[in-house]
Amino acid sequence: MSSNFPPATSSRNLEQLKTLLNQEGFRLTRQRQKILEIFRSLPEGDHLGAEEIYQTLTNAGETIGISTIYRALHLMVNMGLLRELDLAEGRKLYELATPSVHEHHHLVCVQCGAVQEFEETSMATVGVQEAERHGFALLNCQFTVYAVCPTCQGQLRSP
Amino acid sequence: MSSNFPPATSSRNLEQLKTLLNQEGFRLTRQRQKILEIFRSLPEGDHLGAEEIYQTLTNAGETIGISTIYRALHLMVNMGLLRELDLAEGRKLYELATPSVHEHHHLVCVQCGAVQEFEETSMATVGVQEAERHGFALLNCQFTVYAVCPTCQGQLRSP
DNA sequence: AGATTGTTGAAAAACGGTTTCAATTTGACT
DNA sequence: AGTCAAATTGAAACCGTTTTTCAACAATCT
Repeated sequence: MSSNFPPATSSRNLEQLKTLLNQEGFRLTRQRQKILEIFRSLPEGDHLGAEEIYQTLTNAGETIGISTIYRALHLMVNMGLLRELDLAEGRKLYELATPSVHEHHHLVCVQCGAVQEFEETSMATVGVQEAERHGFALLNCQFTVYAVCPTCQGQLRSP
Repeated sequence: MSSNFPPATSSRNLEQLKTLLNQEGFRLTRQRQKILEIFRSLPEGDHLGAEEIYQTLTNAGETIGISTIYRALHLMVNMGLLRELDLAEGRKLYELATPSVHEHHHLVCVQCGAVQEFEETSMATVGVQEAERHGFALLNCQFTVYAVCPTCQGQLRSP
């Protein structure tokens, strides 16, 4: 049965994904599909951790193991579909790697973990330059500003 | 016996450290002293993780627990003596916080973890700006470029 | 359909970091 | 120097995140 109204992840996108995976000897599975769907439905620049993806899928009635999620995330980072963010707080976050250069960066509250995105185009240039200068193959630049957010500024720090 | 050639951590430095700690109700202990000594003897811009500090001290015949090291690192970061770096790879690194603004950033190989430092003065300005714009109190900026180093570029990536 | 190879989920393990707690050390004050 | 309260320590237990192991399962190839 075929529909004229493609779902959020259109069958076109799906075929592309499948081809992409198969080219490298990987397979398109329901789990990988669902995980990527979540990222595609996210507001621009938003990011998730493994546990949040697990919760989202489980709540939606999917059965998936947490290890599958970790494996899929690594795979997609290696394939360039996702970008891994390291904003301290002891866990990794992931966001959709838009085709364009990475121009948005992060302002992180070290107390509560709140994250503010901001655009800044001047970083990419510096990243490209430095990578080249040392013979490195550039993957990704991240500019992270650690600070204390307005809400947390009132509170004391503990020793 | 007094010498005209003060050791790496001079007694002057030591007194300063003691005063600094005591001001905030903390105490100068042998362990904290030794940890800071390691950082002071490190080449400019070099960084270490907790486990490496533990190894260094243990090999030097000191007895110190790993938890003491973590506690001391946090304390020194809070006091502004050290800077905490988050260069992916799932653990935190620390470097001496030089009195000047933080103008050196990192190029990291995502395969082998090799780190290259580089100077770049334009970042700080952006960090200050963005923190201000969102009402955050700036602590620290980190620009990190993720890439593959020349050595690792030959090798395959695993799925 | 059958063979081959990639993928999965559950459970166990590894890992970095934190907390607990009794024993010890430090700094302040006689 | 001696006493005392408070800070600090190390060992062990613990925690949350991520990785590994392994037997069962599913996608692709012939």
